[in-house]
Amino acid sequence: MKRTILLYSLALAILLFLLQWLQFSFMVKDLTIEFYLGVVATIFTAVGIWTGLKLTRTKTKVVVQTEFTFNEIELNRLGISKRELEVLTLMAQGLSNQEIADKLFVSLNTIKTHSSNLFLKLEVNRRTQAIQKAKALSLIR
Amino acid sequence: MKRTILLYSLALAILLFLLQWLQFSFMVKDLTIEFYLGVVATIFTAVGIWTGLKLTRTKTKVVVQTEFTFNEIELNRLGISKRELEVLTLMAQGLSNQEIADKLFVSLNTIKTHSSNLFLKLEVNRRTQAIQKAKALSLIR
DNA sequence: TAGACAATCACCCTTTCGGGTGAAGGATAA
DNA sequence: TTATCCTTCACCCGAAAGGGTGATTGTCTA
Repeated sequence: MKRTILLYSLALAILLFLLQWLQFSFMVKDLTIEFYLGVVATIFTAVGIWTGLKLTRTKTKVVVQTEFTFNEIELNRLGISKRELEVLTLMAQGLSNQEIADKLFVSLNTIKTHSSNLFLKLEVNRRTQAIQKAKALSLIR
Repeated sequence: MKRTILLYSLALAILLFLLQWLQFSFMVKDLTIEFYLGVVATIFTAVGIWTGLKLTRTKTKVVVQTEFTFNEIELNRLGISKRELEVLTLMAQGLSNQEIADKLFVSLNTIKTHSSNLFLKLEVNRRTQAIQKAKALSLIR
């Protein structure tokens, strides 16, 4: 943005200087003020269009990429702990409770407790629903 | 687009007329050409920026929508039938086998058969993995 | 018409999940 | 220091899911 303003200022300065020079050079000839105005109008319109396009170009780029913004507010609202989120993430990767237990170096019963608490907090009955809801709430990718 | 050009032409005509009038009105006063140029430059830059923004506005809208292209090639490659895809879709919506059976007016055993075949074709062991893979392959939304 | 395939259902058995209850240790806040 | 929450684990029980085999019906095609 700052660069755009700088470039624009520079372009304006150069153009004013150029026109000043033109004014002296072609004084003898019968060029009307309308001609100057036309030239200035055309050039500055072009610059304006370019600026307008430049301004939106960045916006478009941002929209294109699939962005994932972790919804920490919702996480806190539901009261889901760090460990529970870990379990939820692995669950969404298609792992069984036993596999999650092995990966986190805890017992199967522990994972069962975590998942039960998760289902209560997410207000669901099945892991498939939990995954669905967690994704809808942007708790997981 | 045609309307934009028309509006632009009209604005230009009006401005030229306005400046012509200004030129006669303030002839007595010591307004330099630079002043006129400055006014013209500012106005036409604004018009240019507006035009530029207008041009990209529609483009941005198109990009925003998340597109889903159903991968029929992959579906045929894996040999997944219509009915199996139905079951897969409902599965991804978090429904249990019993719920799917009720929704499709068939028995629980039928859904079990379909899901077993699905797991074989998708080369997975669990429904969570099946959903994951089906989404990755764009078989379901 | 025989063969292939989709769709349906049944029965068996094992594993996994989910719900409920209880409890212990550790960290943190009132 | 007491209370609260997180994390861990155990046990029980019923429901759901998964794996295997077999069978029937209908449709479509070589």
